[in-house]
Amino acid sequence: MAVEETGKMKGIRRLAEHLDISIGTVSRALNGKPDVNEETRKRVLEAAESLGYVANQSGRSLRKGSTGVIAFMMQTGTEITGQGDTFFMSVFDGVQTVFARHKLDLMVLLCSSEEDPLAYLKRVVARGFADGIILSATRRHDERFELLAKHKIPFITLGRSLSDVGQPWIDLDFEGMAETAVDRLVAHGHRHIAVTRPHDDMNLGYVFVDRCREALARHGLTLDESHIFRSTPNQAGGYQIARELLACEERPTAILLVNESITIGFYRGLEEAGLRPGKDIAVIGRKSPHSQFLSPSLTCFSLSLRDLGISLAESLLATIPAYANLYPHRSERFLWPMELVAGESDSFDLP
Amino acid sequence: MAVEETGKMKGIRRLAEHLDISIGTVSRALNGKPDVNEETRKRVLEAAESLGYVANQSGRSLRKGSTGVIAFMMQTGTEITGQGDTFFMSVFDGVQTVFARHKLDLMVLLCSSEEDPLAYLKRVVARGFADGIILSATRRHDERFELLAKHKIPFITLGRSLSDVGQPWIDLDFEGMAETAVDRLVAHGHRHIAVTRPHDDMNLGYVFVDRCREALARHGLTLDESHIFRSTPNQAGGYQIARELLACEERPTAILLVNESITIGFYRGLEEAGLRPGKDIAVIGRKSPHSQFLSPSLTCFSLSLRDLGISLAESLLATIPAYANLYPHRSERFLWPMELVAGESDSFDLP
DNA sequence: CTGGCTTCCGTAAACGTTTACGATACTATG
DNA sequence: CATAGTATCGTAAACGTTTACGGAAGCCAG
Repeated sequence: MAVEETGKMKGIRRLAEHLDISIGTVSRALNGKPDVNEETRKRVLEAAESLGYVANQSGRSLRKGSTGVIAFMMQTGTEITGQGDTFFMSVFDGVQTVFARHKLDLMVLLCSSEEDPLAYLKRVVARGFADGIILSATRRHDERFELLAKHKIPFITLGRSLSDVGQPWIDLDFEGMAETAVDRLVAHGHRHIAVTRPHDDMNLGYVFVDRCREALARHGLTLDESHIFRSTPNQAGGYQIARELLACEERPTAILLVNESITIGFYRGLEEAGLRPGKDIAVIGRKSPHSQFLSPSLTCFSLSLRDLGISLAESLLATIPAYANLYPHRSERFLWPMELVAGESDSFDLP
Repeated sequence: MAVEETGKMKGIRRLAEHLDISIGTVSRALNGKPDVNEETRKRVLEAAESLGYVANQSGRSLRKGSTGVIAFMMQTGTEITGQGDTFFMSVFDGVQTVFARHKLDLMVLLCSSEEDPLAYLKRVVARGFADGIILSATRRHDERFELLAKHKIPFITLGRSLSDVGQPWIDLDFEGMAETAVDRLVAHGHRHIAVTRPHDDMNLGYVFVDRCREALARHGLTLDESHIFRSTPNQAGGYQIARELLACEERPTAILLVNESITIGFYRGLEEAGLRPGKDIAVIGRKSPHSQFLSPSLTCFSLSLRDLGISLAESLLATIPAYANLYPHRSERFLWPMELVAGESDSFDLP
């Protein structure tokens, strides 16, 4: 065997030559395999560190069949999801703390607003980018579910869908939000409560509105169809909702804003008409980085996005054979609770 | 040669058998190489389409040495950059429209707030993930620049740095913002103008504050050191700035908010003291999804984030040999202009 | 008919890993 | 001392592509 040959080869081969041992042993040493002397393992690790060696991803995943990468697919153009500013960043942060434990890499895949999400995902799948996938912006009918199921790729979704194929999911507890909010508003004397609903094809719209209706019914109240407002999930949409609400013949005395990113537009719309949340109309929304700095501060539903990310990651890993045993007690699918944070925007009583 | 053998092999080999031609020809046909009959090329493409074949990424990039992936590195925890998700989402959208033309994939790499960005990037580089890298959240002194230069990996940065190694960059034109804003405020009679500055290690802070000072000097005015406010780039930081400003002995009559995500907190801080932007104090900031729905609407500097993304992508490709000839006229490094959008928050004159 | 193009295609060697398998030396056991 | 077992390591074959090379036709000019 060639000794001390300063060949300009790359990668593990070079490292092996430098140490004068075989590449097989080097590989085993680096990957923590058993068949290697502890002392040589130490030498290998030190040499790798000092030479800055890291296994080439392509070679490794070609051989192993897995990539060590988990993809989080989302859409650019937040117009769809209606989540604002830092929602996803916080979720990612949680996801990554879990992945870091297993030397997995999170990779965010952005499906451009111009591209068909299904076609995009097909490419991702076929190219074999990721060992697992987290899907967001799930639609009420979402073909991506079947695609991933067909290819037997482990995945989890942030959001439910009618296209459920038995994969795990986590969704925000909009049901709980609906009930808590309705009960609270009714307790304050409100009888005419309006709600918003997002994009027609988003599942949560149905869930949320239906549950609001049920909650109202328990109090002997009904949800007026003209009090269900729909808009684009952005500030402009919020503004529009405010104007529509003001134009109602029988104006509601309270409203539930289910999207994060419409609040400011809604506030503005109210103010232009001389109305003030918490005084002339009760407003309950979702917590966001600015909700407590609005004036008046927003009564809102809050959740730990970072913990949500952690759960998402752990539940996904629980479905991947190589990691499943580490997360045995992970429940497969559940509603993520939200907690009400009282602000000033609904703090008044009706007679 | 085996004909019609329905072997359960994977990938290109299976496709080749199905067509009864060699894998070499199949590969050439798919990759648009010249040495292949146009008719067989058509057959191959159709078969690939119908069988849903897409070349395996690992095999391909192992052989080619390139991955077809461009990475955009950012930090989770926007506490550093002060940009919200929507900022980057729009930029990504632009980046992707360019990459799509070349069948390149954008991949967003999130460096967790707990991890050292340099160490993270080292791993990315060594593993050979990407053919090129876009760096954001550049620091005043940023070791990542040297790392990428040493490994000869094409990259571009969104933001300047003292660690410049000759790579292309694009940065927002904070200089222009400073001058335009100062001139405008001075024209309205303001003599005591405050400014904010972001994280100490962010380059833009120095650039912005220095240029404000210069612009004021041209009008014979000085920037009071106690009127330079520093905070975390989030709403809480904006709130804090407002309180500090109100505590000034000689209170400034105008302020420039250089971060986009502190405005709401700042507004709130003012309001609690009974002050109103555009009436008691002039406020100029950065455009964000909600700036026009604030009350009073924010006079702000706006830019096309999508176009910024396009430029970023094209300028990066111009430095990658395989694409360089397609973008010959790309300027290497430039300041991205911002345009002033008049709102109500600075619309009053001082005597 | 010969020689040289051109056009098309098959062969096989890479790319950098991981890992099944076998080989060697040493230890323990009878 | 023979044998079985163990600890450690080297060898070589994959993984799925791309591509340099060469070969087999077909064509045309001489």
